Amino acid sequence: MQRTHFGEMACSIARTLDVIGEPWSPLILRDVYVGITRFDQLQQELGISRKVLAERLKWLVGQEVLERKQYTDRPPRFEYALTAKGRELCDLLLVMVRWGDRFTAGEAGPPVLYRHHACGEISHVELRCSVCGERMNATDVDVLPGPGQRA
Amino acid sequence: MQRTHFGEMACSIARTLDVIGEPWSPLILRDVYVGITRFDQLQQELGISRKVLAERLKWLVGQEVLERKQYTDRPPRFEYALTAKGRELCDLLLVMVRWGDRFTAGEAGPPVLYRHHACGEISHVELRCSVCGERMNATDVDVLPGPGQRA
DNA sequence: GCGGTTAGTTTCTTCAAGGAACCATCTACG
DNA sequence: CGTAGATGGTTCCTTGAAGAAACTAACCGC
Repeated sequence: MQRTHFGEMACSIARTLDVIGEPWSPLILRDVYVGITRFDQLQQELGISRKVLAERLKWLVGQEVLERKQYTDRPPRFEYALTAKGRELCDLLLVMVRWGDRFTAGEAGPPVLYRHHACGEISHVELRCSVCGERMNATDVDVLPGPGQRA
Repeated sequence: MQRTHFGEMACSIARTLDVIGEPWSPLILRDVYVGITRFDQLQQELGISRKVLAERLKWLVGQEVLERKQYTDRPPRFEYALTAKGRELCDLLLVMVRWGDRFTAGEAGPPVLYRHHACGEISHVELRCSVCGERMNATDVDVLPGPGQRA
């Protein structure tokens, strides 16, 4: 059977998952984000099937999360880059890092560190309220119907 | 072929995806988070195959993201609840909401609104640095090797 | 003309997703 | 005691996707 699509659900989580919810996609964004932008590089680094990689890249370009750029004319060669839309999706990766460091790193500690440009420190993201600036985690919110409820 | 597992990669993003990266799993967490905790409720609300739902629930319980709780003795009946580990994973959903509201809501607007307990306002999450408290998005960080690099 | 580089495409096999039916356990009721 | 209902899965079958490996195409250098 064909896999269920989430794009028609009246839920931003489902719609986001419709774009990025296939397991390889976040890892592709991660690699492009750190500068691994060419097909064979991605294939090697991820250990992914060439067929699946090609399919995922095509999907992500179609969703305007990545763009396919020609970097030489002769011969014509292509690499992939994040769009603005795609860069914002990478915020998701930072939250995954926080959770992953806390729950999956074990005694070895985190495999990758992140240094914040502004303060120069090794840091993590915290979720804060866009209105008052206080901590805002999943346990700190009430859920209400919005204007886009009926889709 | 069997799907590739990400749990052995020296990357917190990959390891997190190993736990929660299957497309239905975040939606299951979402539903349990808002109080849809029983099997048939979940199956109805999600429109998921009973077989796949049973498999996912078993996986998420095994990963200690959900727990299976008996709510009546006779007959013995079970519901699912978030663990502390699972609640923290729901932060991921808030970031998906933010991205989804911005890029997938269209003219109808966001389907669901979130009110922050602390300030009582309809709000979104912002990613901020755990050290200095300033904005910390994916474009604001440098990536460095950590102690858990070699896994 | 051949080998190398790069970016896919095609073929084949195996396994997972999904739908539908079925099963198990317990209770209430006539 | 038999039947129906509620709840939480399990089993069976079909179809499509994931993955491995080989192949293709376009261009360049020698």
